[in-house]
Order: sequence, then C-alpha cells, then structure tokens
Amino acid sequence: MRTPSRLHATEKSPAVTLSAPPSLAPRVRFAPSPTGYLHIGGVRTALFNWLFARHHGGKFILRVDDTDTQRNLADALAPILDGFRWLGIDWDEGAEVGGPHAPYYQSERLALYQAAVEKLLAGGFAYRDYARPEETQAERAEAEAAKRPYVASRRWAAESPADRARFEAEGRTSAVRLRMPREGVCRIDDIVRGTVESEWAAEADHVIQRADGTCLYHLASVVDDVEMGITHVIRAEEHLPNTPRQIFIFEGLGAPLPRFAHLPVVAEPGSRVKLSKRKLDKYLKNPEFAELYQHGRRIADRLRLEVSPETFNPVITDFYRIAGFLPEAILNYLLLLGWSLDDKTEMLALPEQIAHFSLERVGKSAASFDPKKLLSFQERYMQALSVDERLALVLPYLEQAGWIAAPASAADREKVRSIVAAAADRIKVSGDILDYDEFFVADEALVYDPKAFDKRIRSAAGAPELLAAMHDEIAALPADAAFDAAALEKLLTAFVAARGLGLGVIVHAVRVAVAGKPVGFGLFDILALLGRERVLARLARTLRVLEATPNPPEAS
RNA sequence: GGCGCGUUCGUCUAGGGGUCUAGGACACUGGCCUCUCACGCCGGUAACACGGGUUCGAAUCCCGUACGCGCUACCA
Repeated sequence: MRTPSRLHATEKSPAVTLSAPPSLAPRVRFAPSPTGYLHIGGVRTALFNWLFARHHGGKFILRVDDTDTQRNLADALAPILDGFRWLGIDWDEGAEVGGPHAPYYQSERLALYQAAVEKLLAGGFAYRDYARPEETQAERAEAEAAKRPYVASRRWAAESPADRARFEAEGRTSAVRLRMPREGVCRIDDIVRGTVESEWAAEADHVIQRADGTCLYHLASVVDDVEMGITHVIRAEEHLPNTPRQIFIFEGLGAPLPRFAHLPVVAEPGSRVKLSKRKLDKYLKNPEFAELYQHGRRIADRLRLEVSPETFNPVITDFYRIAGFLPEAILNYLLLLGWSLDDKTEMLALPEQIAHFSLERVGKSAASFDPKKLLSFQERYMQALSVDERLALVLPYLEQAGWIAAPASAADREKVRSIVAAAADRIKVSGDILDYDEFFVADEALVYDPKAFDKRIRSAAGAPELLAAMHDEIAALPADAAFDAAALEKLLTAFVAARGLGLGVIVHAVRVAVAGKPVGFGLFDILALLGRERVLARLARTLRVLEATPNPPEAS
C-alpha cells in the first residue's frame, strides 16, 4: 500500500522545509573530537549537515566534543578546523567564531551537564548505581550466557539517602545510570531510514555520569542539542542503536525531540566496513588505494615534507590539501557517497549542491570509498579551470620545492604559465607540476631514465648519429630563427624527410636526450619550452654521455 | 550471543507494480586519434542475494533465509 507521492514527500520531510517561519529554520551541528586529524567520513557527515542548513537557510554549528581529551586542545583541533576552512565548509556558530550558545567546547559546559544529571535524578529518570564493576560484569556475562539482552538488576540502585549511606558504608562508589523503561516500544521516525522500532526493555541502563563526576557522551550530546536548539540530528548510522537512550534523555529533560537522520557509513574500498584511519596498511593492499597514496606520497617527497602514514593518508583530509586536490572535487565526490540527484547528474557545483540537497534522497546502504572515482572528479574539476587558474595553484608547489624563487618573478610566472599550458590535462592535482623537473634543472644535472636512454638512444640504430646531425642543424639556425612549436615541427619534419625517415625515428631519441624521460608533453612543445640554447646543450651532453660509456654492461 | 540496520553491474548509484530485453558514472576492456604519456571520441563486458507469497503483472509490496555491517563500555 503506497501513499500518493506528494503526500509521501510531506510525511518524510517535516513542515520545516515548506512553510516554516524563520525562527524555525533548522539548526544542525557537527561535533568532532579534537583528534588531530579530519577523517574523510567525518567530512561527508559534516557536508550533509552543512548542505542541509544552507539549503533551508538554517544554521550549521561546529561544537567541540572534548570531554575526553587530555592532549593539547589547540594542537588537536587546528587540523580539523583548518580542514573545514580549506574545504569551504563554514560554520555559523561554534569553535573560534562563538555565538549565542557559547561556549561551544564541551569541556567548558560541565555545569550544564551536572544540572541535567540532577534533573534526571530528581525526575526518577536516572539513579545512583553502587554496583562494583565486577558485579555489573557478572550480570552482563550471565545475560549473555542466557542469550538475552543485558538489563541491569538495579540491586545496587540507591533509592533513598539511607540506601546511599548503607552502600557507602560498604566502601562503594556510585555512577549515575539511566532508569530505562522496561516496557513498550521505542519508535524513531528517521528521515533516511523510516520508522525504526525497538523494545525499551532491551535497553541497558547506560551510565551518564562516572563515579568521578565526569559525564559521558550521550548525556553531554543531548544536553547540548537541547540547549543549542538543534532541530535535526544528522549523523552516521553507527549512532542509530544509541538513539533510544538519547530519546529517553530528551524526554527526561522535558525537551522536544529533534528529527533524526542516520546516514550510511563511508566504508573501506571494496568493502562495507567503516573506513578507519588505523587500517592504512590494510587499505594499501588495495591497488587503487595504494596508487592514490603513492601519488600523494610522490608529491610530498618532492616537497621534502616529513610525512608519516599516521597523518598523511587518503583517509585524512590533509592528504588532499597537500597533494593539491580541489576542495570542490572532493565535496562533489563525497556528496555522491550516499546521495544522488537523479539517474544522470554527477557534476554539481556547490551552489547546485545547496539548491538540490535533500535528506530524502540519501541512500540507506553503506557506500565504499572509491579512490579512482574521486580522482576522476578531481580531473574533471581541474580540466574546467583556465590556464591562469591552474598557474596560481601550481606556483606555490614550485616555490616550496625550491625550483623557483618565492615570490615568483614575472619571468618565472611566464615560464611556468607556458609549461602549464603545454601540460594541459596532464596536471591532475596541483602537485603534479613537480613531475616536470626537466624544465627546472640545470642542463648538466638532467637525469636520464636508464631504460629509456638505452632503448631510445644507445640501442636504437642510428640514433646517436641522428642526434648529432640534429644538434648541428639547430646550431646552424640563424640567431633570429623562430624556435616555437610550429617552426620546430617544420624543422624536424624536413629533417627526417631529407633522410627518407619517419618522424617516429627521431622523436623518441630527442625526447629522452632533452627531457631525460620517455613520456610527457609533445616533443615540439618541450623543445620550444626549453629554448634553443638549452636544447643544444642537452643534445651535446647526451652525446658526451654516450661516448663516455660506449659499451654498457648487458642488462641483467 | 542479543538487538538494530542493510543487500541493483567490481565500485557509486537511478529505480516508488507494467515505459526494465534494468539507465548513468568510475573502473575494466576493444577500437579511433597520435611522436610518447595524458586528454578526447566511438564501442563492449558486467547487476536486481536466495526462497516463498500477494498480483493479470514484482527490481519495486509482504514473509522467511543467507550474507554483510553497526551497537551491545564508568569510548565517542
């Protein structure tokens, strides 16, 4: 039995999307723990929150979940905030920007949590539990052995001051636990998963405050959501089983319930298991993931960055910033991990993403991270940029590698601009400019690819003689002769035609002689970019190198 | 173990009872272009987890099974 689609849409999307007064504009949040890195799955969750807020003219709040941190907060938070800023995901309230519900750091909101604990206690929604850990453990083990859900016996629940005194006289300490209902059904009307039901009786009495007085995540999260007026809790599916106890806290606090939307998790490449930063070794066994990693690694090495897989790997946002990915490409890819507009549209610029985003179109099943597809978005976004835009992206890499002086001189800019133009689609991420060292090294420092040198020059019949003749022909050119790609094409074509040869015979040898490698731009572009003097110098050097080692050892 | 969620090409997905001999994209692959590489263009392989229902008709609705994932902490 199906409801008409119009009605169905209304039933799934709350009134807030249609006729909500401004004061009811949605308020959503993302609450990272300051771990020192920004996980790509976290970015996807944050993106969906952000898009939802922007689409509906609501607020996106960035709250810091630091109840549990001992480490230096500033150091651990900076990479996360910087990551969001780099991606262009901004927040209306929260860390560093403040707002009407400040402070946005949980570690500074302890008094609120304490008040909530007392309110829950007073209302009978929670109790002080004096059980010792081993006693709780034993009950749990018993339940498991009996194959039923673990439910606390509440034998050590203090119902009166007298109970407390008695337990404390036994040397016991207490944590505060939720007094979960023992009957009925908890119904969650989830925007992405529909109605999810579970038995209240299957819920354990979760601890909300430890014996040492500190509070736990579920309590803090709900208290903050209430206080900050969060209307929609949009988070990863792993939190779905936690939702009943949170609903119970909302109710105990007498607060209205937000809408819930549980997003499918972002999974490992080729799997359904949640993507985790700790399993890099495993992911590197996936060829496509390894290729992405090596690509970034190559760039980091040329930049002489000290990177470790702990902080530099494709699960972490910083990886992409360092390699020179475009934020728009990453966001576009991430958007499609669990969301789609229709049966064709894939490329959506940010304004379109905002215009079209809706929670109703979020999928239900885990989506595995596909490095190749991410790269393909990156390529398409890069292709859409003008040469000058690419030049601006690439210059900092050359400066940081020390290949040009910083800040770039006008001459350097012009030179690099020509290289970028000739490179065309070969530069997929900004750091790829560092593949073209042949245009930046001194002629005498050019490194030859050994295999290419042997195949195209040393072992190629007639190649040395042709290179020598080529050198002489260029040297004999009038000083004012054009040395651009068109002129060079004419010259080379005539050169081989005069000898009754094809272009292929000379092209490969010359390429290796002047660029050191068998792949790259069109040869005429390479020669023009290098200029006459450097081409001559490199041809001459190649011939000298050949002469110095006329009979190389047999390749094994 | 218990509870919850999920299952369409290798991957991301479209799909809301007939228009599905299941569409798109990435990957893979054949070809074209070509001085290499990359780009681009044309083509191809490839999926409704399984079993029962309901119905004239099921990828689509219902039930079961299998498999996967998540939760089951005085973690978040």
